[in-house]
Amino acid sequence: MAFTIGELGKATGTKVETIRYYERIGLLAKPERTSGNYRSYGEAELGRLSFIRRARDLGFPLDRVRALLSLSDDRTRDCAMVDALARDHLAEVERKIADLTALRSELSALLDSCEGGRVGDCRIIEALAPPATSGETL
Amino acid sequence: MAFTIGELGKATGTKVETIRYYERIGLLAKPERTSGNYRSYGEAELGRLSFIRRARDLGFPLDRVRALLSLSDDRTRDCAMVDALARDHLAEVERKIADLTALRSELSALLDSCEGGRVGDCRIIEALAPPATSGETL
DNA sequence: CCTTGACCCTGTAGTTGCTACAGGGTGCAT
DNA sequence: ATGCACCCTGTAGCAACTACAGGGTCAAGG
Repeated sequence: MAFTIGELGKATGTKVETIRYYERIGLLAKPERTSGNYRSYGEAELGRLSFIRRARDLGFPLDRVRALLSLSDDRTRDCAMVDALARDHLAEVERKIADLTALRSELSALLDSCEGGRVGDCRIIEALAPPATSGETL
Repeated sequence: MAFTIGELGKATGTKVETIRYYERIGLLAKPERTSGNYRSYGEAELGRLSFIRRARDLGFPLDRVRALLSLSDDRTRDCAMVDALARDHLAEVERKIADLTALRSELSALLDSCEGGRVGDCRIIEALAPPATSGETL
């Protein structure tokens, strides 16, 4: 019923150093210690860490994970704030997708324009180079 | 014909601190100095910094920018390596888009499932919580 | 001439979310 | 008793900047 930090890590797919890091920044409470000063975890910590990992996998930054955790701790509260956090996060994800999609077009246009040859004639380098005001660095 | 660091920054959309940072890590050469120890830049530096910014805007990490710069310096070299760098980068961008798209589905499924009410009944919190082995943290 | 304000200088520390040591202690099996 | 895997603390490193603190410089206005 009690885990070592390594077991907890294995159970949640988290590195030992990361668990200690979460403890250091106050995302996980300081656990009990064994006589040999080893951290000792129970089911509650397993649950909390799983929650954190799942939220991180969904791309929530740690401060939002923290907010979600504290919201989830008060189960009588209105769920609207949870919804808002997730909605904000979704909006950010969508913005990133849009940015990356634009990027992809630019990059593949760049790649399509490359026809081999020397760097001196390379369209990619040329596209990166400045808008050519006058005298260039040859 | 000579810029201060602030003018160079304005011309390329780069913060002054960032320019100094690029210099510190060797991405930009140490420029001339005025009698008052101010950095003094010319067209060549403007070109180089524009190149860097453009590559950064396209999402190339600094070490790839460095590689692109050194490739572009030898204009007689075969352009294949430039192509390969860009191709690798495109592959990464595509991977990120795929990841984020999967994330978006998960998040919007989560949001769709939320029907308001209390946190205790919140589907979002529930979805984040652990797979429920046995005794839960109520 | 002197002051004000915008700019510049160096150097260091903070950001995010970990990860990787170094240098030691513990626990269990052989 | 001696390995070996695991645990401990504390610190430093990664990307790519950003933000001070505590100064110096320069052009303009009074």
